[in-house]
Amino acid sequence: MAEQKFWLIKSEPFKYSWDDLVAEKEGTWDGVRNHLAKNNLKAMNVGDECFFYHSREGLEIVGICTVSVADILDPTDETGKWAAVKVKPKCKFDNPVSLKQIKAEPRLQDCDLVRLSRLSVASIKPDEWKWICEMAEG
DNA sequence: GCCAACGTTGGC
DNA sequence: GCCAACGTTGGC
Repeated sequence: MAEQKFWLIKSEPFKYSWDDLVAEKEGTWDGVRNHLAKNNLKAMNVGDECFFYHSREGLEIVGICTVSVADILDPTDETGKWAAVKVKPKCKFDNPVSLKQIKAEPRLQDCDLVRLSRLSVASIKPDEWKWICEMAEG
């Protein structure tokens, strides 16, 4: 088993929300059309944990999901060039962590979510993961 | 709805 | 291979 890594995946809630994922039990996280995001996707392993972030609406991390299937082909992509993963919901945050809170936290100024706001799959350092989890617990 | 940031495309 | 134009994303 490879070392566990941490990620943040973004989804627009009106397109595919946390509740949709919970309802389905397992969701395919596809539609990535960005090379850096694709590289991150391909670096995911089964068992890695991901923050689930609502973009455009909500603007907060709403919960944690676990990678259940790694490195599959994006079913929405005809060219076969793009990657996807499957994820399962793990837990929902009691207190969702908003982008505002993250930007207000000096230790998180350096994270991919702040620096590369348009990246839909960002990697999270273990420290950053821990801090955000602490914020979610209130 | 606006605008900034970024990626992609296409002309040269 | 460079760079301007354009499209898309996402925060505000």
